[in-house]
Amino acid sequence: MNGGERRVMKRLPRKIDFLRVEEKWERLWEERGTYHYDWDDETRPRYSIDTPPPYPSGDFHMGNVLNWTYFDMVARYKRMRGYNVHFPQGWDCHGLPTEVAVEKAYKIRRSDLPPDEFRKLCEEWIEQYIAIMKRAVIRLGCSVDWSLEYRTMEPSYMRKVQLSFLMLYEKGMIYKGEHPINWCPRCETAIADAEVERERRMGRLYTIAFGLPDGELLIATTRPEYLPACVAIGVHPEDERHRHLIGGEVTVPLTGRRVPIISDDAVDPEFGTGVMMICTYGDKADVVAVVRYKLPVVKLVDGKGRMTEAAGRYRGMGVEEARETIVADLDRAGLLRKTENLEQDVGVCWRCDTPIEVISTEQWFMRTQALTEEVVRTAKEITWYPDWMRYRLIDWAQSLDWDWVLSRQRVFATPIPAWYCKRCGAIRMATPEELPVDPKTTPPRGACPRCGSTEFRPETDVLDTWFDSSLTCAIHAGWPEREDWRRLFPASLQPNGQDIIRTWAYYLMVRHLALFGETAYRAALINGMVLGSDGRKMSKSLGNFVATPEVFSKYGADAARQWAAAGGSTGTDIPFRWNDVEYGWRFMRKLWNACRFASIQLEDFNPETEAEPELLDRWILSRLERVVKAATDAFEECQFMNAVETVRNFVWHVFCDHYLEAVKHRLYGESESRAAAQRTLYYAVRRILQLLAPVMPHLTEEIYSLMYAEDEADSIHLSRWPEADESFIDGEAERRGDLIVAVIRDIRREKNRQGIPLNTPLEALTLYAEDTEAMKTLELGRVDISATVKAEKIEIVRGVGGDYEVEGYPKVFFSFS
RNA sequence: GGGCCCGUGGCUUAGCUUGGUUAAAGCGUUCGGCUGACAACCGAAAGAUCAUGAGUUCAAAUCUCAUCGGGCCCA
Repeated sequence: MNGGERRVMKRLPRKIDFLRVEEKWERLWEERGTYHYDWDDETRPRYSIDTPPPYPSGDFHMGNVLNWTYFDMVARYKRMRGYNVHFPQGWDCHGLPTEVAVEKAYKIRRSDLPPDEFRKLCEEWIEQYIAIMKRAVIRLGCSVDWSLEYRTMEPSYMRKVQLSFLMLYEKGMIYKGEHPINWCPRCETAIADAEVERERRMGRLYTIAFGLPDGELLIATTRPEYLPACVAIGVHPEDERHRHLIGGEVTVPLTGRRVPIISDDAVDPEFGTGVMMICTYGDKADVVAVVRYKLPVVKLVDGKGRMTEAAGRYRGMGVEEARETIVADLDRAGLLRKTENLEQDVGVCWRCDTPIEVISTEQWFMRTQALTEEVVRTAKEITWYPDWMRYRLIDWAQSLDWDWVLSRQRVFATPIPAWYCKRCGAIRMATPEELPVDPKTTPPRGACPRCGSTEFRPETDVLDTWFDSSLTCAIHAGWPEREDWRRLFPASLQPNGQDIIRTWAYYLMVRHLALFGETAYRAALINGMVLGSDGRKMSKSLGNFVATPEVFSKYGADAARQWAAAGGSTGTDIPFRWNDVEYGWRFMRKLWNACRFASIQLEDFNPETEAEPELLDRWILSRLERVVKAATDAFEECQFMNAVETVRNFVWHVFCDHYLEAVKHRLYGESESRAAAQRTLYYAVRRILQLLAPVMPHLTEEIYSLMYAEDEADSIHLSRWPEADESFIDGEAERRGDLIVAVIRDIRREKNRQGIPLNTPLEALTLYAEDTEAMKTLELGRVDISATVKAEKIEIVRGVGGDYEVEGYPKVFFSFS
């Protein structure tokens, strides 16, 4: 119980405006550089948070609040545990939504302007959203070191992304080639598997008659527009109805093309007519079939989602239009036999919900397939909070059957650093010295290494935005310019939402494994989704949306953080509940009032005064030690709910309800007993504040600054986390204290029940106990009990008797008058 | 079809790893109280066959299997 320097403790005011206090501290922390990461510190262990740079949509929603609260609590906890915490914040700027917004705002098409001018508009546009989100991150009270802030659209960041591209190309991990990819016809770009969402939509199943030499074959398909790209017909080898046809041919209606009938066990005999049309490419299953059976590829759909010349007279039509026309033509020809409604899963673009097409074009790819085993092995090695989340990553990695398509046919993104020789066609990759570079505006230095020509055509494709953001673990650490970047790599913690394990967690992992042969992060902290009050995932479109500013302006960040921390176990979905936020707010009031009481009682307290702790002091200190232990264990395991609940329950229902009540009589007097109570209060309140500091950083700092801070630079967030001190554990004090407190509680309860005001004196109180141990305890608690329940006379009797049993102590009774 | 998670008072959740008091907390409901920090507070009451069935065990909310229901992801 070290009191520290003598200082004047300030009495907490009766009224407090939590919102103003929060904003004050957010300002002061920044001014004072409280969360500054010390690059030169060689003594403390380092802890690095791989903060996911959000896409600045201009909206920091409750899901972000959950995510950020989780890892800010970890950052604060670790900082108090003595770590030099590296907590950066970046912004993932590139992407299609900005392009679309700019096009809309300026009423232009991106092709109306030179790419670099359009890019400039995007850069300006995104700044306003960064500003909004930055405010929200600050307002939540995140202990970010803002001197580490960055934007992925900055030249210095893009240089690193391009450099990593070159390195992976050198290693043979990146290649250019023609493969089937997912294509969004609206965005007119390739997209990766991770960017394809599944949606249940109502579609139609058409049954169409194909020609056989001696009749016809009925085939059901949801995509009749792909008839001109039909390259084979598949039937299940064990399907009695159709197996005799295997090896034969059918005539595709409307086109007259003859295609083989093949045996394919991937065909579901139960679906439709049990006969499957294989076309290039109606879906991913077609891709598998084409590779497996070496079928030809007909390029039917172009990059704009229009039919190519391969579609014959349907050329130039959109996919939808072609479908309708072809269906009408089939109908007219008497070949359409049935049309049924069918609910089906459709792959759609995650940004615009447009159904994707599978097309085959030349793109840049990263060889991620080759790394699947390593990803799986690494996922098994690192720590996951909660543990079972590792299977989400493992399952996803193992389910991928295509390499990662990196190229995008967009503008606002990191350019692929390459040119092509106009004469010989050779690829001229940029050199590291040329980076960052936009090949569209800057030619390469020197001539073509193969033919000596100086005429180049730039690569116009850009990189997937995930290629920007999946390099953060290395970039945060200072790669490549800091020689000591491996001191912060791998990241200590990768925090993210359960829905983006397949993107963030996976891409970070596969990318850093490819580049450095090492895991990107040592631990992953996964949060669940935030649900609306109706139990469904919170979203604007569902109308169950609660805006973050509404919560902050009503109850403040510390209350919202309590909801996030205690709303449910880590990893599970957390429903947003105003009740939880309000409860957090009420706890803040309770804590404030309790600390206010302590501050009043400690106004004249000199921490250097020695005083022997009494029984109830030892009791509360012992109980507090157990809480320290439990909270520490919970934080270590990222079990935030357990940590918060343990401390809140202790503060409210043990410390306030029992300890404070029972020591009031000592504090109101003037004796050594008072000094002992003061010392206990002084010590316990500080520990309580520290335990709550990661969860409620503003309020705990405010109280700490009034009661404990030695100077301006002193912050609770820089104080050392309480080490559980076994010497405070006192089993006997706990047993005795529990009984004394139970007796006080039951007498007060009985007074209340009988309508006697608690401050009305009792003429006489008699306690009865049968055994020696209880007798002794009651003797020791004689003064505390009689003073707290205001008994003028107290008698302790050995034996049976009394009107009321003390709850939980069947052999202890009392009566009073 | 495959993988993972979840079914505990009216609501939201702990507890399950490592089986063992009377299954815990908050909200809500009802009732009673201004009490030397706090009425945004304090106290009390009612309310749960722990989804269902079977198994293991002296003993199951907890372990095993099956079924039903819900969610997420993948095919």
